[in-house]
Amino acid sequence: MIGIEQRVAIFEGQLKQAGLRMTQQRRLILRILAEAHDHPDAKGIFTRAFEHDPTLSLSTVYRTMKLLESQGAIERHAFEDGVSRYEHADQQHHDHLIDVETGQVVEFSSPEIEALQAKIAAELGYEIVRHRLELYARKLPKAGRKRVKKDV
Amino acid sequence: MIGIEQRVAIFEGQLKQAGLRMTQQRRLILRILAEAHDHPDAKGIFTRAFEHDPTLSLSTVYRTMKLLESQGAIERHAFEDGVSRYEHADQQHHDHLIDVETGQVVEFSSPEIEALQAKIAAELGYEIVRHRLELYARKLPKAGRKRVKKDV
DNA sequence: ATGCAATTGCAAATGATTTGCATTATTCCT
DNA sequence: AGGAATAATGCAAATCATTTGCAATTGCAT
Ligand SMILES: [Mn+2]
Ligand SMILES: [Mn+2]
Ligand SMILES: [Zn+2]
Ligand SMILES: [Zn+2]
Repeated sequence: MIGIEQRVAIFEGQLKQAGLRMTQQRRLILRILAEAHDHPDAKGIFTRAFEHDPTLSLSTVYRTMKLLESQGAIERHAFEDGVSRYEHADQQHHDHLIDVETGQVVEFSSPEIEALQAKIAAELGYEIVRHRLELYARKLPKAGRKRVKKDV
Repeated sequence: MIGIEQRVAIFEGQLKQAGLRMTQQRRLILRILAEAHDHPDAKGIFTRAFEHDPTLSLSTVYRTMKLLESQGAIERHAFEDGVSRYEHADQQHHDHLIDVETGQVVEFSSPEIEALQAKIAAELGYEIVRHRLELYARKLPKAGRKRVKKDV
């Protein structure tokens, strides 16, 4: 995981090569994403960024997300509710488990599952380009965990 | 896989128990879905049904899909493009591979993957409620397949 | 056949995302 | 530093799939 400053610098380089410009808004949004440890949606990113720059618009957030995605700087996920959520792309590939009660997103990665997916695709005569694996799950009662009150 | 008439009868019974009514539109849409061998979206279902009943409205399709889903008669999927696609629920659980070139949807099922998912969830302290597994893939050149013309 | 509640069709509302356009900001070049 | 060229922004309006309010219709139990 590289630092935020480096991330900004790298992105600025990519922009320059594409004839695009590094703006205050892009810098800010990129920073917000680099600092985020969750999977915020556009509005969430906007809200956080807005505190640093109250002139920022939601349109710019959307446009920037698209740009960042096209540059491979972030990843976009659409979980069950349909809204796009984002995360920076500087981590190894992983999939997500979503707690259906709390909405909490837990990341995991399984080489076995990845291999199995490739095998299945191959058997069907395909090669995987990308995939989506989401587990919607409920917390398991931990053995020895304090009992929940019944019979009030 | 049971017959269409039976499907309609079963659904009518479920409706009666819920104090709901079997209407011409619901009968028609259910039939369309039972005959469908793909994963049509609301507009697609509407188009097919409209040929049998030009007074049908898209709203009714949406309302009916929601009802059918709540009764467990159909399943809803939202692939990458975001629109909801439906299929009847009288088949065994399966996941989908989407051909990124053609959009074709191929069904598959893998007990190994299902087991692996459950194991992963368990290790994280969760029990899976439902999941989503989609492979976006490209057709593999078949060994011995007729060569594509090059150098025209 | 009658009556009431469920359902429908239509149009308008929603909510997330995109887009047109006039204005502003970056870059590049003297 | 100053200016031109044009990319990017903010805002409002447009999209697009889906939902919803409401008045008119229909299904179904009596
Ligand atoms: Mn993640
Ligand atoms: Mn299917
Ligand atoms: Zn994966
Ligand atoms: Zn599965």
